[in-house]
Amino acid sequence: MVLSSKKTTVRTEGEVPGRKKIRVRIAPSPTGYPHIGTIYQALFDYAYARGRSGTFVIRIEDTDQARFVMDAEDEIYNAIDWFGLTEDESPRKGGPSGPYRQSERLAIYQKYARELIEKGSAYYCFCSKERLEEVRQRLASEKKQVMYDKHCRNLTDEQIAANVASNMPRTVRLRVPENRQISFTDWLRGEISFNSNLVDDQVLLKSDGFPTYHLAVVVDDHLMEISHVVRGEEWLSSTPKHILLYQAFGWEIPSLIHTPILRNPDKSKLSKRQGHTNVSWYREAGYLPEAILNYLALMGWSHPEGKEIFPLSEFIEQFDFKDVNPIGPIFDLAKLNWMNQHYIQETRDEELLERLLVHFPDLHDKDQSFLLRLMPLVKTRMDTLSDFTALTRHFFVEPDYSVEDGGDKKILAETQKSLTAVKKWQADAIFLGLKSVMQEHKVRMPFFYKLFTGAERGLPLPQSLEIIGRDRTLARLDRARAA
RNA sequence: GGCCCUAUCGUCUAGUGGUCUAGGACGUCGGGUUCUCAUCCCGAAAAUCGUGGGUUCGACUCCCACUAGGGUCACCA
Repeated sequence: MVLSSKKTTVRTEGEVPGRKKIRVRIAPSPTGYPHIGTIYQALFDYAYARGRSGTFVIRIEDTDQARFVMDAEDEIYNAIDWFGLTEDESPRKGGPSGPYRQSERLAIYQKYARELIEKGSAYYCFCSKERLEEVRQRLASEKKQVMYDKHCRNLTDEQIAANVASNMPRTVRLRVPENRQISFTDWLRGEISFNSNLVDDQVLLKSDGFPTYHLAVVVDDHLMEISHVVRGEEWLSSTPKHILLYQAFGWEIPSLIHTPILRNPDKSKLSKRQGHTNVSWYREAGYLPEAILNYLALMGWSHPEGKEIFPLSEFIEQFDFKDVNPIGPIFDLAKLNWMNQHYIQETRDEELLERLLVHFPDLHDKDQSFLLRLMPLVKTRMDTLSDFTALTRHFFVEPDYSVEDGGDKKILAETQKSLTAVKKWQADAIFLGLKSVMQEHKVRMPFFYKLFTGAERGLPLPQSLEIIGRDRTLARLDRARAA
């Protein structure tokens, strides 16, 4: 039977309320700074779990000693906390299914690897890396499928005993059955089926005693009672190996959900070269976490009422994996910018200032009530918090009058006179003062921008001058006239 | 290349056989409000629903093929 439509295949087990405890997880590898794609996964997991009294777990998959990065785990927590996608169980929080760091579970994997050997579902492999490389080269040059040649698949007990006795390094490989269809149901794509002859005898336990992803993920997801395995589409093709493992252990297969992967403008997997993959980039650029989450929520999913802007709480209420479509969406910074600007604009002045203080610690040195007065002016003009600097330069830095462009001294004198006459130093009155000069001398607003801020345009000038104050404003005029 | 997934405006998407001469959002362009720039409001252009076959009284919606794009082929995840 072919089930290509998501509509007919979705809603299988686990969808009936109360029937199965919802437990989801993200399983990042501490190999670098957290990836925006990890947050994308976390968002869906988190929303699904929170919307159904489920549990959201973070498991650290640190089984690759070579690629291990020291601070990476903390960076993951930083990112999670920044976005507010707080987990229920993790290495830092503990929980009933710990430890949650795979490097602390080595004995468990080794035990299950042994069980697999005993059952005949796996076997010891003594091939050297060099030999494996040769095999790969050979198959590649013959344009054949590059996979293990099963050299050690049928060693006799004596050969194995001898190799073990002589301390030969060994791995444990999955014994993939021949001539079988391996099928499973992906919630977003329906039934997917692979020919087992094309599935490699994957290494499950490395020669250093660490498991590979494939063993660890299956063992842990089962032991941690993960009900829905949610991961990126790039894992689809290794899922048959996992199915084989579940079957070999006699374990129930969890619901499998392979989410779309975020793409570059050229449709390849989102990468540093073309886009921005690190969470830290977005943070430093001054994006608001809730704006990013809102944007991410729209990747592959849409609000039932067509809403574009909605808070996380609403996403939690509405979200279901069955509504996610499997097309890999292109990450569009332009739309994120719009959304971020929208969120900034909707932020209360006090709150916005607080965010800016976090973003620009140096602002703590400035007068806070002064800064607060800037908020209404800047909030409709910032795509990101970083835009604050350029927007407000004229409040902090005196314009450079040394390069005078030959401005009309008469107009300057006129302006001086007009502004000095302003009784109450408020935007309206200041504007009237400027306006009279404009009418009389046929100059327009940009002239005054240049004069008072050094820029062609910017924040509303009368309001700016009000905040800058009468004295500083007139002082700038003096300097302009002297130049 | 093998295998697997996917296919509606430039981008994110709505669309579950007739309500679609395909709706919304971003972006783009034009206009209005206005003291510059934004915000806000209004409007426009923009998808022959990848192509070709079926099924059906009827297909964006179901089936097949093709094409294109993507993913994956490690003792990395």
